[in-house]
Amino acid sequence: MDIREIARRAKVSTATVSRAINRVPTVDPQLAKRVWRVVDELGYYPNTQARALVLGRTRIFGLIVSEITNPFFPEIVQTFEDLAVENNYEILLTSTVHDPKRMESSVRRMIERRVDGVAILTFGMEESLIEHLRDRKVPLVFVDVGPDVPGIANIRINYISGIRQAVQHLAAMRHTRIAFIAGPEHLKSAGARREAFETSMLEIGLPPDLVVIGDHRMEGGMNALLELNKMSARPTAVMCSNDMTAIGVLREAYEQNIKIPDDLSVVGFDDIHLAEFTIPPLTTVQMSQHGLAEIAFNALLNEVENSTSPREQHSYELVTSLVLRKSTTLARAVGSAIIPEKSNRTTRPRKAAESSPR
Amino acid sequence: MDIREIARRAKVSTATVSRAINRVPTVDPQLAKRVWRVVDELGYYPNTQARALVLGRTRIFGLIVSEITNPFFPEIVQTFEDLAVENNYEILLTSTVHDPKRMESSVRRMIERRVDGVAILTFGMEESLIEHLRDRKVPLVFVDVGPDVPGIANIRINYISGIRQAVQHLAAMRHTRIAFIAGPEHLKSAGARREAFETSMLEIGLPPDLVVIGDHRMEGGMNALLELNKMSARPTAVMCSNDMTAIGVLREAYEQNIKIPDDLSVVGFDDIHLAEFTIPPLTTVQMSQHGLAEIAFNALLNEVENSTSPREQHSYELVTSLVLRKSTTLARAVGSAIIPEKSNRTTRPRKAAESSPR
DNA sequence: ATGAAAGCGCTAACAG
DNA sequence: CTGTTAGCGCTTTCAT
Repeated sequence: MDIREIARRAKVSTATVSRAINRVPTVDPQLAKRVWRVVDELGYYPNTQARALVLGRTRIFGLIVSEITNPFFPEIVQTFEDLAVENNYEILLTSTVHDPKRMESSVRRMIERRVDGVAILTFGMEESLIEHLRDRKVPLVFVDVGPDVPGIANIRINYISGIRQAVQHLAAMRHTRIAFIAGPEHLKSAGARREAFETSMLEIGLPPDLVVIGDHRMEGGMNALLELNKMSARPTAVMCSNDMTAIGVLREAYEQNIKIPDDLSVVGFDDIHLAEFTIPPLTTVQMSQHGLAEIAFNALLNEVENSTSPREQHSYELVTSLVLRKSTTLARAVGSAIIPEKSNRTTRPRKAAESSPR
Repeated sequence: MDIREIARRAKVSTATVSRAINRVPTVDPQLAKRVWRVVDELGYYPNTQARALVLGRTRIFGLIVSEITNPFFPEIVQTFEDLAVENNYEILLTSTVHDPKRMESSVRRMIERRVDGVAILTFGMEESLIEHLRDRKVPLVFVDVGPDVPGIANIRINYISGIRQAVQHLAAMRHTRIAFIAGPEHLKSAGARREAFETSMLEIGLPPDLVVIGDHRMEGGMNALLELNKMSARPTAVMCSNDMTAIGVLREAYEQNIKIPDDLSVVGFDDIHLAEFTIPPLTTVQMSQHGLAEIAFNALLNEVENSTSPREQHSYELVTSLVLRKSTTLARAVGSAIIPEKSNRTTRPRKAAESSPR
């Protein structure tokens, strides 16, 4: 069943069918109605490939993510998909799984299918591949790309806004030995988080010297806590470069019978869905996945629909901010009674025995 | 840049270019090499839309899921995508978010883009919409659809295999009051799980009478535990219709200071990624998402590539099985010393006070 | 306002 | 073995 069949049955030309379907206003309402009746009767849907071929636009956006199973991404994909439906776009989703081969195939698939734009929401990407897309003048939107390349929309993450809040929240709770579990050293985004932590600490006159390296996975957080425990002056609070790291800390703390938050306050970063479900619920810096996806999609849409002044430099910003849950509390009183015992509210009454040295 | 441009530069016809690119063996190696050189030089990629138009096959598979943010689905999507890359297919991913409107648009999008097949891996779908796909003779693969309709591949989940293991595991640990937190009543898959539980209990002479209804979300699990606590004969173990429910139980137990597994053994269902990260790690019945996606993809591929005897009835099965983690343990000794106190190993030594009635 | 016809980029039948 | 050409289903001039 094709447009000709509809034309035949409605006793009009294919041109009229096309016009009717695309709601061209000049077509006679009578004819339009006749066409639509047939269309509905037969359940006809135009062939998108054919349409794309002649229009030169596919109404497909590429979305490249690191890996769908990373809890950071599902909400991004969902939001992107919601917006796609709304705007009659399709998504070509690929994940790089941190594999250069897959990155390459991702880009190749985008080009083969002639996507109208690509959002690269991955943390870490072979720069050379991006050239292929740029060469073909495919509108691109990036997150956190360092250099400001013209013709590419850029989403800058404001890391410090949320991280500063977290540091000050902790400081206000009398924490002074605040540690940081960093992410993989090669990741730009991880570096930016660490820098934001250091800056925030220095701003309030605290030395940012308790830093250990994690890997943005649970295991890294578990190991990091072990390291932190070996220190002579153990931290009373720890900030993590992402939520999975914090979850690792929670898990290892459980194994070691360290009470969170009473013995150690922990703060995550990202605010993935899971953060709400941990025990205790994780206080974390939110980097809205919904917001990120929304900005990315609209940037692309804007680039394509209002192909305004070509190669204009667009830049967007996503702020981060602290969300308080239950994994942070007041620092334990150091020495004598700077903080009265009773102000340190916990669910169970403290037993005397717990105060004695072990 | 198109096939003609390549043809011109390689001084051959477009037909030869096409043949070379598609590795038709009869083409002269000399010419083929000449073509490939130009192709590589210019970075030419064939236009997939044009190809699809003439071939009548798009090499796109539709994948309909309930919601990407549901922890059950990311791994399915990832596996599907891995297989797609391997086989040069693309995925058109849509999520219904339990919204009839979205289900409809999902199906419409599949048809418009002329997908070669659709995997419907959603739990709950408007039957009428499926007709649209069937009418167009799109190969379909389903999970858990009740009636055996011809021309549709079917993945049957073997619920009882894993659930029986779980029940017997619990019974072997001396549990006799085993509760079940069911899923939403309208979900076929939830009903099947509940039935499997009841069957498994009856098999070993235990009454499956401690059943409360959940909603397959964390909140449902939390409420269910509250209800269970109100019972006169409280269960010592609880099985959940899915992992999110179990996570809700864990969370509520933490609030109520009920120790898992010492006070209550908990078993989940699904084995989502998250189950490994809970505190304590969740013992659960695995329903391999990887396996499910793999079966679904191959079923589709098989249907399309070896379009064998048309409308043959294919059926596949996915077994479930118990994976032991840390959320289950021996039932507390009832009354006197059936089980000697020391055999009930816990991390901390039991304090005498805890044995006295409260 | 409507229709005839060209053409989007590719593949496959057919001829040579 | 290679080239010429029709046509996949649609949109859009260009006439009428």
